[in-house]
Amino acid sequence: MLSGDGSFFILNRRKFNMSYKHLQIEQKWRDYWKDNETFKMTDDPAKPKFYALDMFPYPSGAGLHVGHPLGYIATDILSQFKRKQGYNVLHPMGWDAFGLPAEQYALDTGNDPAEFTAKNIATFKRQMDELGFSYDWDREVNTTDPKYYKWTQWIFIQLYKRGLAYMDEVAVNWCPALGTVLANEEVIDGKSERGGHPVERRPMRQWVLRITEYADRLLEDLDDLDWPESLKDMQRNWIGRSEGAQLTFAVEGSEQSFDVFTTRPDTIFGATYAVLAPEHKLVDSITTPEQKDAVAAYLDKVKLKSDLERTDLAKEKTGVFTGAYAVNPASGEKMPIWIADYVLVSYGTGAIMAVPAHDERDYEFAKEFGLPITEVVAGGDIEREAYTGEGTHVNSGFLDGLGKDEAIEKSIAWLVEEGKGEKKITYRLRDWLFSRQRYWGEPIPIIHWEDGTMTAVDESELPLELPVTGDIRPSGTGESPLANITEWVNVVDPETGMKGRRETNTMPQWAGSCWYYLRYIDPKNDDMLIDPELAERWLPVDIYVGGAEHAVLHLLYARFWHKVLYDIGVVKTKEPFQKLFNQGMILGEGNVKMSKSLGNVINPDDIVHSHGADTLRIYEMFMGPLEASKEWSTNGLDGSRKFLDRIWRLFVNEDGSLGSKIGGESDGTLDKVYNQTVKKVTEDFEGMHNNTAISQLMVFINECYKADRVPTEFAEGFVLLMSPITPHLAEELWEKLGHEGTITYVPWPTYDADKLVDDTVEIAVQINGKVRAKLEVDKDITKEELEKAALANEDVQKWIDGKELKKVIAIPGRLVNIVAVG
RNA sequence: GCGGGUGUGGCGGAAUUGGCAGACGCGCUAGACUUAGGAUCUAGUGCCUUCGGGCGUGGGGGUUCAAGUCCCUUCACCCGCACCA
Repeated sequence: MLSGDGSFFILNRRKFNMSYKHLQIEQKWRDYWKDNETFKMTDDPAKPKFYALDMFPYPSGAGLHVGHPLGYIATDILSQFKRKQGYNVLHPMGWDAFGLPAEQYALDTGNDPAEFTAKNIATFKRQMDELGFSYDWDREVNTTDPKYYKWTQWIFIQLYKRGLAYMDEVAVNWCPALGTVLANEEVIDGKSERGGHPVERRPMRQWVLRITEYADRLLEDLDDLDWPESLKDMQRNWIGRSEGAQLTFAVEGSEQSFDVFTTRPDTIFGATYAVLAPEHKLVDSITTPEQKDAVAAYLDKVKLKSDLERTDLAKEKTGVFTGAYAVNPASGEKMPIWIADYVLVSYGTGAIMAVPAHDERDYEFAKEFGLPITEVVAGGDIEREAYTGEGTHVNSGFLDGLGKDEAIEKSIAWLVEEGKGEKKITYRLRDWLFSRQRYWGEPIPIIHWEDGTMTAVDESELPLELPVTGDIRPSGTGESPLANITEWVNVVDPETGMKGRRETNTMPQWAGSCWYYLRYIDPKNDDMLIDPELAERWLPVDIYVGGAEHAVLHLLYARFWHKVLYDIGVVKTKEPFQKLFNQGMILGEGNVKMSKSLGNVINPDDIVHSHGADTLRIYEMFMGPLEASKEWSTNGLDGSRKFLDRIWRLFVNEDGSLGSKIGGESDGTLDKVYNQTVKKVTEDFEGMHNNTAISQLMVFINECYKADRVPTEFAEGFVLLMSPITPHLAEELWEKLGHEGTITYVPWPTYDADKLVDDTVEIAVQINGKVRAKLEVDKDITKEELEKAALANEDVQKWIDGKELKKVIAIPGRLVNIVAVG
C-alpha cells in the first residue's frame, strides 16, 4: 500500500477528521520528548519506585509487527500512569541480540553479524520511538556489547567457581555433512533443516549448569509470586519433583549392580524384570556373549532415533534381552535384565525395576515379550490390564495387608535397614546444557591447559571479546568456528610458559537474557555488575510483561541465576520478578497466525502513518483483555481512530482554538460520570484492564457530547486519564488547554466518592425472580420502607393480585424479590 | 493420557460477595445535515411473539427467593507436558 497510486492515504484523509493531523502532532511531541529528555529517569529516593519491565526482543531483520507492541503498550501505560502518581519509574528497553538468525544470515551473505545486528536494532528503535514509548534510552542494554557481556562472563565464572558449571559428555545433534552441531529446532524428522542431511546423536564434551541443585528452591519460591497460576503450574511440572526410593539391584554372577528409582517401592515383590536405558553404562558389560549381536543391533536402531521420535513412536514397545539377571532384593527371585528405549537415560537412574501388574508401560512390555506378571496390589484384574489404583498388598511378604501409603513407608524402612536402598527425590528437570558450537554468542571464559587442567580467565581480563573475523563457517570438527582463529584460541601463560587453548564453545542465547533486568538498574557500571544499593532500591521488578512462550525456559533460567546471585550477595531478593503478566497474541484476520507466507502481517509503520501511533496504541488495548489472543480488525482500528477524532472535535474548534464547549465551572451535569470515570480508569490501569478503562473513557465523551459544556476541571482530568494511552494527543490537548511543557509529570486526578451516588436510586422489583417493575427510591431507604414501597407499586399489585405472598426479600440499594404463588 | 484454560447477540467483548445479562466498540436500520457521503450528529438494534408475554450466557441436571457467576455431569475448542518409573 505504500507503493503505487497512494490512494490508500487519500481515502483515509476523507475517512477521518482532517483537522486532527496525527502525523504532525505525533512528530512534534516525539521531538519535544527527545529534546527535553522527558523520560530520562533521575533516581529520587524520596519517591516510591516502580520498575516496569518488558521482555526485550531479539532484533530480527523483519522489524516489529503489530503483535510485538501489545505488551510494550501495556507497560508503557502503566509507566506513564505511575509517573503521574508520583512514582520514580524505571522503564527501559534493550536487545537480546545474540542468536542463530544473525549467524545464519552472516553465513549466507558473508556479512558480519555485528553489523547486521546493529542495523536491525536501529530499525527496532525507530519503530518503538514512533509508537511513543516512554523508554529511558540512556539505560539501553545490548547483550552483544562487550561492556554488557563482560558481566555475563563474570557470572559464568562465579558459577564455575561454585561448582555450578561443569563439563560432561552429552549427546548432541551432530550433522556430519554440515560438520556442525544443530539445535533441536534445526532438526526436522531426523534431518537437518538446512540441506536435509542426516543427523545423528553423538556424545560431546559440553558445559552444563547445575540448575538441579536449585530445583527445590525454584519450586518452593514459586508460591509467593504473583504470577498466573497456569504458568506456575507449568514451572512446577517442568521441575517435576517426584518422591520415592532408590534401590540397588545386584547383577547375578557378577560384582556389578545398578540403581533404580521408583515411586512405588511398595510393589517391590511384583518386580519381575528390570530394564536399562539403551545408553546405560552397564549395557556393554552385562550383556552375555549369546545376546551380543541382538543387543548391538538394537542399539544401532535406537541411535538413529531422535528424542522426539522415541517418544512419538510410543505405541509399540521395543527392547532386547541382555542375557543377564538381577536379583529381587525382597523376593529373591531372578529378574531378567532387558534394554528398552521406553526407559530414558536422562531420568532417574536410567534403569527401572518393572512391575508389570501395576504399571501400564511395564504391563505392555511384559505382554509384548511374554514376561511374568505378578499381582501385589489387590483390586484389579491383571489378566486384562495393569492396576494402578489403591488396594491391599498381596504376595508381598511383610507388606501383605497394608494400604499404599503404609506399604511405601514400611518398604523404604526395610530397604534402609537391609542397606539396599533409601528414600530419594528425583526431578524431571535436568541440568542445563549451556554450550553452543557457534560463533555469535558470548565466549566462555575458560582456558584448557596442555597439562589437562582448566582455569577460568582472570576477572581482570574480562570481557573476553569475541574476535572479529571474516570466516565464521563451521570448523568441521564439531567445535565452534572460534577454533579456526588460531591467534585467539592459543594462549601461553606468561608466568609458567605453559600452553593452553581457549574454550571455543559460546553461551546460548538464554545467557544474556538471564540477568538484563539487573543491568538496566545500573547500566554503565564498569566496576561491578550492579551497585548493591541500587539493586536494593529497585528490586524486585514490579511488573514483567511478555509472551507465554517464555513460561518455562527463560523464566526458570533467570530465576536460577538470580538465586545464585542472591547466594553470593549481589542481590537481596530471592526472586527477580514479583509480578508477571503474559500478554496474548494478535492474530491476522480470519484468526490465523500472522506470517510472511500468508501475507497477512501488519506492519506498525503503516498504521502509524495511516491512523497514527495513538490510534494503534488505543486500538490494541481496546481489542480485548491483555492476556487473550485477539483477531486484528481493520474496522476496529477505524473505530478507535473515530474515537480520537471525536475527542479532538470536542476539544478543538475547526480553526484550532480550544473547543467552544470547554471551560468554566461545573454546573453538576457531568459530576457523576466524571468521578466514575476517574475511579474506574484508575482502578483499571492498576489491574491492567485497559479495555474497560477505555470503554469508560468513551462513556465520558458520549456524555460530554450530550452536555452543553465541559468544565475546565473535567476536561483537564480527562486529558490526564487519556495521556498514558495516547500520549501525543494528550500533550497536544494539554497545550490547547493553556498549559506549557509536558503532561508527563502532572499529578493524576482524584475523584470525590460523594459524587458517585445520586440521592435516589433505581431499584428493580422482581416477582418470582423476574423483573416486573422499577422503583425510584431514596438511597438511604430502610429495608422495611423499601418492601412497603415495592408492594404499593401499581405494576407490582397487578402481578401479585390474587396470589399468596410467601416471602419478600428486600435489599436496599439492590433489589426486591417477591415470591408469590397461586 | 496428564495438567491448565476458554465457551455470553451478526462480530470483538462487559458484568464487585450469587442480586436488573449484553456496558463500550464494530456492524446493521432509520432520521437529520448535505452537491455528495465509506464524514458528522441523533435514535434504535439478543431471539421469538397472537404484543399479554415467552425464551435466552456450549448441552443436561442440581442448590437458592435469586445462578453467566456455586455444585455435579457432558460436549467442543485452545495452550503446556507427554513412556518421567
